[in-house]
Amino acid sequence: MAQPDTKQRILDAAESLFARDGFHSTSLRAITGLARVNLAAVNYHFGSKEALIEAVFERRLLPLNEIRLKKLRQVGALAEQVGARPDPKEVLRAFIAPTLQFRDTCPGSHDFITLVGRALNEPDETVRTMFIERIRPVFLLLFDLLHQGLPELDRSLLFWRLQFALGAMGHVMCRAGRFQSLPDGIEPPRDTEALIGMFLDFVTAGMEAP
Amino acid sequence: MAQPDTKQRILDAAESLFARDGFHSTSLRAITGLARVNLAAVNYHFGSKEALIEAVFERRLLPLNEIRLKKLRQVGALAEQVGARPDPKEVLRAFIAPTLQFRDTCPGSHDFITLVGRALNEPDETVRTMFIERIRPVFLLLFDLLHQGLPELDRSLLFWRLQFALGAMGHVMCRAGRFQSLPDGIEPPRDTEALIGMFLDFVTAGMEAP
DNA sequence: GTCTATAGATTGATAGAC
DNA sequence: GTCTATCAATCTATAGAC
Repeated sequence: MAQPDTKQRILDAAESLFARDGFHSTSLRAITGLARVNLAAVNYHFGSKEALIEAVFERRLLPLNEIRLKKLRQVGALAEQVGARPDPKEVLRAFIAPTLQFRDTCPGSHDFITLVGRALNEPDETVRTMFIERIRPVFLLLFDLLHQGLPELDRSLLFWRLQFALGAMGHVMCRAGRFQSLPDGIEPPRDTEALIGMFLDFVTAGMEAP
Repeated sequence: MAQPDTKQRILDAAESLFARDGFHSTSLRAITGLARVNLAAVNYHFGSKEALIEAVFERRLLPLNEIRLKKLRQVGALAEQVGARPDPKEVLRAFIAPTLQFRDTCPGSHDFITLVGRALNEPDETVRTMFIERIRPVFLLLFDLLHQGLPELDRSLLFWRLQFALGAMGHVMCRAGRFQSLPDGIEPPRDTEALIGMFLDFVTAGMEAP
């Protein structure tokens, strides 16, 4: 391997450009140009553009899902120990905080969060389905714990409220750090923790609404 | 005009395909094929693909914005008459209800709502900017009335909560009626009014969160 | 206004030398 | 594994006949 990091370089460049321009608008030439590797390298290492998109998600989503599952299980276990229902806010935090923190904790994952937001609204059915498949176990556990925490809430209603929350979250992630000009007197969140706090207040209140 | 409705046919076809596949993935050939008009007709009638995208938004957004502005002003005027603050839920309803109802009330606008949701997360800066410019007046009035209704809430916090709400709304609109398979035991909203009610409960609680 | 034909650029993918 | 060269398909846009 003359360039042992060719695959990494391609993944980094693809992640960055997919986040900025979307999947379909980003050409392999743009990716290999930014990564400073040969055009043919993408098909050699990944097989196709579609497979590259999958690989970009795979690289970050596997560790992120591990963290989210772990945190969610902790919240569930803690509630069981005390014999209480899981606190909806803590359940939501276990899902949301690692996701939004990911850009700080995982080196080079800055653009990935934008990408996740983008995948949720992706027109291309195959890309969106691929993404949703990978999230499903986390979503199911999240839904289950929220249902335990809010047992009086109709399951269908809970499901739709969770869809609203995920939509809001996708938008936040997609546009995070990309508000070019804010209106007069509007302050951006101090840091990620401040954003998480703001978002959790909003979404918890929404989920617990009468 | 041998085919007096050529422009309309193109607009209808473009609206439908943009909603299904996104702006960049929809070719002029697909549009003119569906509209059963000649390929060159798009450039003759609209000048360019970019201008066609604008025209698609223009056609629906002008009347929709009129309705939303009227309703918002009504809520503001009513509150002023009674000498009370505008009720946040009614303010939000004045913005949200006409938007979600639009697919029922405006003939042929079924796909447009999906399109609005799509525009919010559009990677292409020019498309998103074009869209945001056109709803700015509505957004400003909405923000102002909410600020009157929740004067104790920091303006920056209000702004970000409103962003969360718009993100959730975009997601709802984008995916409305496009959930191919729901999980077991999950019921879709009975009708648009039921969806509006669910969404308003969620979003009002989020905006009013402590 | 509608059509055919085509320019001119860009795309994903691959064959084959090294 | 990396490179050059290129294919075949696609795209937007336009020129010019009718």
